[in-house]
Amino acid sequence: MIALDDADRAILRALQRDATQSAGAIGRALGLSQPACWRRIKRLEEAGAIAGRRIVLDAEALGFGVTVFLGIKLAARGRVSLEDFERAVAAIPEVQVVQHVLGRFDYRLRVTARDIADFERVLRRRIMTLPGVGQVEANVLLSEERRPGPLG
Amino acid sequence: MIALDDADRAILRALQRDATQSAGAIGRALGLSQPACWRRIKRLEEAGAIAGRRIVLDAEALGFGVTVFLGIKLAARGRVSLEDFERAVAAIPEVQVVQHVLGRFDYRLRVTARDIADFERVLRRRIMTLPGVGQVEANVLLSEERRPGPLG
DNA sequence: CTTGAAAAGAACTGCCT
DNA sequence: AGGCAGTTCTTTTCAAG
Repeated sequence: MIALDDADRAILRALQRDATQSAGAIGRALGLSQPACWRRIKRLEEAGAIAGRRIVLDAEALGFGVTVFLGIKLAARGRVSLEDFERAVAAIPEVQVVQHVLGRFDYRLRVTARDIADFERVLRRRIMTLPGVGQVEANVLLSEERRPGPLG
Repeated sequence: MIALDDADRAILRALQRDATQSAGAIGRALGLSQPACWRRIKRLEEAGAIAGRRIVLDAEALGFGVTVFLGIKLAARGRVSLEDFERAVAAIPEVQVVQHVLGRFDYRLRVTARDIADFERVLRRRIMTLPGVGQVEANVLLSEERRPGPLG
């Protein structure tokens, strides 16, 4: 487990908000020099605290206005393996995230579609036909807010 | 709504996987020159297809080994406003994501904690005391896989 | 840790097909 | 639209205090 001091936490928080910021700009905001801040970022990357850098897409702007979270309980009968389910789910392009979870559901999926009609198509033809699928529950996303988190 | 061709989609896919790649490197993989690829990325940013760039933290490496998804149904009685709930939730550092949803729940929260004991503390002292909170359901994350999505 | 500077690479610009 | 050549800017690395 990686130990962080206040400056490390501030750096991670800043980069989580906007990863285009330069080491110099972040350092300036913290009272650190550019090389000092840069070395900290490098260290955090090498230690594995920073897993990677990604762009965030605006699904709405790209014509995918509907995001739905599905909770899926596998049917007890049939002994369909989790691997079969995961393989089949991975072949559905509309599935953005697959979460294996413990609780009332076995899997949670984040699904995006162009509109409700499109989502119905995905649900009926792709989701309901997954191997071993039992109960399915849906929650439609209205709005979403990301927060820095405890680390972080 | 932004129209994308195959090259745009390939660029977004590449940057979603790893946003450290340079325009030159991505272009080379697609048979585009550095400026051509750079202009496409710029256009996608200005059109709003790319909402931003963020680092991805490794919660496990940072000592937050437990991630739990909470579904929360507000109590019908009391007429507590969504704003009150959202304000109170925003003050809990362990909450990473707040999703306002439609369906069996009103809100979905992504919560991270150091361990199960730590999560219990958050649940009892922070979550269950939120204004207007009714039914709460939890799913513990075992593993998670992100996929490119339909766009994307 | 700092400042300063140099080298490498990426971002950006103009012009041309 | 895309490519080429050039300029400008960061990022990255190093030297020295």
